Amino acid sequence: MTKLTRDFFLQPTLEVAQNLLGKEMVFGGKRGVIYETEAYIGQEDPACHAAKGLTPRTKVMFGLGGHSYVYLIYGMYHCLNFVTEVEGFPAAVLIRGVWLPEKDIRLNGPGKVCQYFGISRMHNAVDLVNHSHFYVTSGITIPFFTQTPRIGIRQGLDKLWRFVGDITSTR
DNA sequence: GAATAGATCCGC
DNA sequence: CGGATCTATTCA
Repeated sequence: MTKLTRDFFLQPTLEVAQNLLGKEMVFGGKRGVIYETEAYIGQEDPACHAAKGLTPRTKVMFGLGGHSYVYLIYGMYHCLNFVTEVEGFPAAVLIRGVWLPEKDIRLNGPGKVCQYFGISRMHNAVDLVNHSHFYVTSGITIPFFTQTPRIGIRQGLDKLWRFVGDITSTR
């Protein structure tokens, strides 16, 4: 298991979103295999939080790839993203699904992922490349995945920027 | 200041 | 299908 470096997160966001399938995220003592992601890319993407420019909340998205972006949604759930691309270009990948192989539990949904790991807004803007308890490793290979529109949004539904890895193809 | 929509989840 | 629950952002 080798820790992912800066280069990984500086790839084009759609590639990062796909390449994150099968990667293992580590937070504190917990770990799990990422199998579902969504890409949010730049100010031309109406579903991207940064579409309307730089605000206190979207500041992280404009920063250097490899940092965490955590926000509260609907007053009760947190969503974890990994910022991508170079400084100045706002983009991130939402972690929608994590698989816990030992118990074959699927955390299906961004709120459940953060709830399990105990991730909240205090973990926003963490540099995953230079952190000893919050990072991503090489993980496993997921041979197949499907692409669909992103979930829960009302704009940008024409883009197939949700990636779902086929966990069953790995066992 | 007030209004509103929101990258969710659960239960009926 | 609606309720929970809060806040970032927009509008006045």
